[in-house]
Amino acid sequence: MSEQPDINALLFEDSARVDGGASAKANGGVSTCATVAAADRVELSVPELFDFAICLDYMARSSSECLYRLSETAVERLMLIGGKPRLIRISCPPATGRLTLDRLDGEPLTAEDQTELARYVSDWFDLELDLAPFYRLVGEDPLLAPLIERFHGLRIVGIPDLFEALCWAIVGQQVNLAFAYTLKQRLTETYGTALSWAGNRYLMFPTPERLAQVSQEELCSLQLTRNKARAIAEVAERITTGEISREGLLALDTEVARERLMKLRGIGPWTADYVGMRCLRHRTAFPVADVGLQNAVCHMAGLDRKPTVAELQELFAPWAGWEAYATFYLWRALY
DNA sequence: CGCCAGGTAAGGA
DNA sequence: TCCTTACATGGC
Repeated sequence: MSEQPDINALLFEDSARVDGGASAKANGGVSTCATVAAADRVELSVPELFDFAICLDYMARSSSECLYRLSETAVERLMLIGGKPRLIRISCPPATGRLTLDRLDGEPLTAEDQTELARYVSDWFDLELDLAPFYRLVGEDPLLAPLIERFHGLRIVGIPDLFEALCWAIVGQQVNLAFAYTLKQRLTETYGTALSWAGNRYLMFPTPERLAQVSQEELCSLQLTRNKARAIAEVAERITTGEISREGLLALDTEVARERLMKLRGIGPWTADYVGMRCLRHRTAFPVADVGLQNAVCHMAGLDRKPTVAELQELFAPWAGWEAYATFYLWRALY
C-alpha cells in the first residue's frame, strides 16, 4: 500500500548518494535504495537481515520451476516491464553488497522501466520489510529460533503478479508439489511466452487475457481437474475485466481482501491465505489447514501425529502479526 | 497397490 | 454452522 511511492523516491540519478541505506527514511526506516548505475543496470541496496544466497537456496527447492533460471549466484527471469518482455539477471555481488539487476535481453530500460523493475524485485524479495521485530519475537522460541538461525536472512520470496500467484495456488491445491510444477509448466509452455537467449529458454507465465480465451475443456486436457480449470478460467476473466486486481486488493483491509478472494469459485481459505502471503504481502496470512505446515510442525516439534487446526492456532498465537513469516520458515524447514 | 498430496464445492444433518 | 464425500492424478 504505502510501498508504491518509495521506490520512486529512492531512485537516484547520482549513485554516489546511494550509500548508507539508513538515509532512506521514507519507508519507516527501512533501508531499500535504488540507483541507476548504467543504462542496463539497476542497483538496490538491501535491508538488514537479508541474505540473497539463502533466498536462492529456497528458490532452488524444485528443479521443475519453469519461470526462472538459477545459477550459483544469480536468478534470471523473463518479465514484462513497461509492457515489454525483458530478460533480467539478479545477483548480489559481495563487492557491493547490493542487489544488482541487469538487463540481458529486450529493449533498453527507460527510467520508468527501471522504476518498475526495482519495485518488482523489491516486492519479489520483500526488501521493504523490517525483519528485526520478528527475529526478536521468536529468538527464544524452541520451534522457530533454530530456523531463523539456519535460514538467517530468508525473506518470503513472493509472487508479485496476482494472476500468476492465483494460478499457482489453484494448481497446487490438493496435489503433491511435483505435480503442481508439472501443471504450471504445461500452462506456461502452452499459453505463455518463450525467449531463447544464450542457449537457454526462458518462459513467462501466460497473461489472464490469453487464458480467458481458453475453454475449460482445453484446460482439462492438461490434466487440470474441472474445479481447477473453472477456477483458473474465472480468475482469468475477473482479472481481464479489472474486477479483481492486485492494486484493488491492496487497497482493502486484509480480511476484506481475503473475503473478496474467497468469493471466487475455486478460491477457498487456503488459496486466499496463500495469495495473501505470497502476493499481497499480508503479514497475518496463515494457511492453517495447510498439509505442509501441519507436517512441518509435526516434524519440527517431534509430534507423533499432525497437529489439529486448533493446536496450530494455539501454537501461532504468540506470533500474532507474523503468521506469514512463521509459516514460511516452517515450510522452509521441510525442503 | 494403497496412501498421500502446500483443498474446494456440494450435499446433508 | 459443521460434518461427509467426490473430485482426479502423480509420486513414492
